[in-house]
Amino acid sequence: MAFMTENQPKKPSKSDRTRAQILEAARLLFAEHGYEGTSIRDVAAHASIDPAMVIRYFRSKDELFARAAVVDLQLPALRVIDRNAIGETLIRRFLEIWEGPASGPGMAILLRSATSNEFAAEKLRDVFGNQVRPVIATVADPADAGRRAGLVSSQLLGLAMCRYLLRLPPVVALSHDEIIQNVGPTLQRYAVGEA
Amino acid sequence: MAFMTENQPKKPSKSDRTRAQILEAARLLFAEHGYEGTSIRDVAAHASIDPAMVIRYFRSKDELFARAAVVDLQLPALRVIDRNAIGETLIRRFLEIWEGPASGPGMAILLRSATSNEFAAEKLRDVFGNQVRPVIATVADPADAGRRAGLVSSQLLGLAMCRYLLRLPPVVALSHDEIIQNVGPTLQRYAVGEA
DNA sequence: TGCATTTGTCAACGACCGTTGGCATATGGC
DNA sequence: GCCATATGCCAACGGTCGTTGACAAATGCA
Repeated sequence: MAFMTENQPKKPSKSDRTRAQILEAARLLFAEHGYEGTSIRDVAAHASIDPAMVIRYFRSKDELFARAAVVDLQLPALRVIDRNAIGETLIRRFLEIWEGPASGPGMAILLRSATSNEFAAEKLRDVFGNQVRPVIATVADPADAGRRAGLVSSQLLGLAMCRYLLRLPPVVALSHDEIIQNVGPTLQRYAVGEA
Repeated sequence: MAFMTENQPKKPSKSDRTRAQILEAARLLFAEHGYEGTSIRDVAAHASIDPAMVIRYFRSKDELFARAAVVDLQLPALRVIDRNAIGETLIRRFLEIWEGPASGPGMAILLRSATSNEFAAEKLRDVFGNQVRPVIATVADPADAGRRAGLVSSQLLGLAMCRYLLRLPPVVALSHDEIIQNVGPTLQRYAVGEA
């Protein structure tokens, strides 16, 4: 084998663990306090390491944020499910993404900083264009899939804002069933409803 | 008259004008770049004045922000209108607030900073509790007026995020009529719909 | 005109920030 | 055990920030 310098899937070399610790601390803090509200010194303290190491492993704060702010919504294929259950399917996946154990804080990181950080805003628009819109386009006229996906996103981002970032008490108090029953029909109409 | 030290409603004394200039510059910048993204030096430059004056007129950056972030939604009295037009009335008022000439950038200031500034977040929750919720409570069972107002807010804050802050292209492209026709029914159901 | 008050400028402070380079220590192959 | 390398700490840099106090100019009343 003449190529050993790239893609070594084994080797949990000491540094990989610190690298992961830094990234985990960064994701936690970025999700909770946003880009400007999180300093490299904060991240370093949370990872029990020197601030200089954060720069050594990730070249800059911007690059660290870019690594932390990766989002893969893994939206279900809507075409294969009952057409009347599209809204419910979307809102159920939304709750998994935000409250499920598997999904990371990626969306929280982006949403927390998108209002004051242009990179985060652009990344969030990318998520919309590359992950939400295409899925809606499989079940709606592609000509207005953008419009429909935009409406869906407005409801879902607003719900996330109120429930997870702003923590508006009545919205926090909603049960999963209440959310599904109330928001599901909205998404259904936005995604595949008349007009 | 023995009391002259308080409440002089006349007198547009030179200082009142600079004070207003500073506040206007602050509102503009806070609305566009958020609390952390706006420095006192930026505000001073926009008002063509020395940074020290900003502190002299408003005692601190926090106090300046508090003065800039006043919001009065002036929501219409829903009880006196056609019960079937409540959703449409709400979304029309929403568009006036965000795009009308009279309303200031108050909501943009709050929403822009609410994700990373606890004071702005609390202020936004206050707007919900003192302005949105009471209006919904006049047309819905007061027992779940909070829930209904929360759902309404989730849709409206989400729409504002996507259209005015994040500037998601398909949402920016929506005409007023499209917004009214699509979001109006959602608000109608959230505010006074079944269940 | 003289003078007290207002209105404004300027320089600097301490704090925190991202980032850098030098130096100590630990690790792992020979 | 030797030594190159990886890993980590420390001190400091240049910069921006909110804020302060001293001082200058303008204003307005006597």
